[in-house]
Amino acid sequence: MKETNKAPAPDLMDKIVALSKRRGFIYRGSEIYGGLAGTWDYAHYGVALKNNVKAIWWKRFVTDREDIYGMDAAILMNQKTWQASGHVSGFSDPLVECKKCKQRFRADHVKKVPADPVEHGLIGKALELKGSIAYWECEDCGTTNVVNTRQFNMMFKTNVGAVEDDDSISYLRPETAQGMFVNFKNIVDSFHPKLPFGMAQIGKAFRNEIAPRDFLFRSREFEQMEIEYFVKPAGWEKSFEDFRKEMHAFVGDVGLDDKKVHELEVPDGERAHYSKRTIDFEFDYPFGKKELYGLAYRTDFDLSAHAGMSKANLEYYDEETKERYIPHVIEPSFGVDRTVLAILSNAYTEDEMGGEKRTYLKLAPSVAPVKVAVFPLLKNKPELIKKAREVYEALKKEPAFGGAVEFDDNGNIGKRYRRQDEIGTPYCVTVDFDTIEKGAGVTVRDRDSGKQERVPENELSKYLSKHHTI
RNA sequence: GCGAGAUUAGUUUAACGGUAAAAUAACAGUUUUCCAAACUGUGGUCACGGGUUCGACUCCCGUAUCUCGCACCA
Repeated sequence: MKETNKAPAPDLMDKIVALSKRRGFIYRGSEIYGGLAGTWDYAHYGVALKNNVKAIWWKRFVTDREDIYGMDAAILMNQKTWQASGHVSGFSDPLVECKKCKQRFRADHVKKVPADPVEHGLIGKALELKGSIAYWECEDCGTTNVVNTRQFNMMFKTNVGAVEDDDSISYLRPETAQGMFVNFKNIVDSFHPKLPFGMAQIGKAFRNEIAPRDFLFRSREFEQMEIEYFVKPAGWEKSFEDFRKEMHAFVGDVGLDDKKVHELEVPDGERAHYSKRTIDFEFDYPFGKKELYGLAYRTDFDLSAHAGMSKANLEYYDEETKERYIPHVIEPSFGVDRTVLAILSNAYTEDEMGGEKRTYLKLAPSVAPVKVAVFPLLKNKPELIKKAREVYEALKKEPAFGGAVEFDDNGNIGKRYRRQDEIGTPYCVTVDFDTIEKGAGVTVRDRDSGKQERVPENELSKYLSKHHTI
């Protein structure tokens, strides 16, 4: 996951953050206290957008299929979970810092050297450290330092129950995956699925990032959508390829431009040690090409680790071959917040309309927080308002729009169009004098082109639904 | 966590050791027969704590937070 592109438009991110706040999508966490780095609060429209993303995902990967079971596991898990997964040991890298040039290195990577404490002026420090006297040489400036590691643990630690001791330690989960692995046996016992089958979960995860950056991209609290798909050890490649295609299909579902999504085959040596193959799906964010989704073949690493730690029997009995074995797993992993960020940056558009600069979100109707807005042409004509409210209330009840319909009579018509443009509403419906005097129907205005079409009232719902996939 | 910078209205930005301001956005009203019009009115601001001073938004110190860079990202 290296940054390969420099930001093409350095201020685009700022504009997206500003719009998100101005229009009620996303605020900084704990803002009245000056904020809390790495946290973001979703407001009305942001929640709607995010919920749409999650609903579309759940539909494609759970309800539209027969072979994937839904899960919503607890965020707090028995600490042994994280010992088995390797997070307790692997998630914290001991670091050392050069006292002179302040460069930092992983403690297990630095070159250990013999040194005379007096000669290097380290005697006081060495005495403080008593038994653990070791030295290393900075590869940048050559300074000899005492090995003095600092622990960086990425997991948020907490205590479960009233007593704070080692046995009560737990962590806010740093990934959702383990909640599924530990329930593998339960799902097998409840549903008796045949391989291949999977489990899917949407939920929050927490990582104590040293430096959260880039709006929603790297935050300390975030949401994941993950699938663990269990397969026979032989022939995992087919499922891997199937999910690779499904992931691109999902990208289309939420209206992202697939041309901005690039597959990166993660080479040997850069993959996690348990993975035999990993593809990163990278997206062209305003700040560069960075990871959006991941697809990994994790072998039987996780289930085997849990079987070893828990002594549970996590083998699958294959009735065809009469064999018992631990299934292997394909893991498609999606970041919810990263999807929202990708959608916002993909959708943010500026153009000119009516000689004025216009900002709008070119959201796919499937993810738009408001599907349609209804206006009276003028707000000081009660008959227009009455009719517009009728049209609005009818649409509000239409299942096709899920209630994502707004009424607005504030300011003038142009102002209302611009407001809806900024939140990405695909269609605005206006009631004018011809509607009530001639029964000529309403006008439907398209967000992207600004073009209007007159549609009879009784065909309005059908006309709008035709353009929506929800 | 280190280094640098920043913090004045929802937003963008002024000014000043002595009553804090503009634009824009918001809200209400008038008006308006389709793209941020106009008019009238309204509300809203010096991050926090200490010090110097007759008096601090302004100067000094500290704290917090944010931003950028470094490092980190199983």
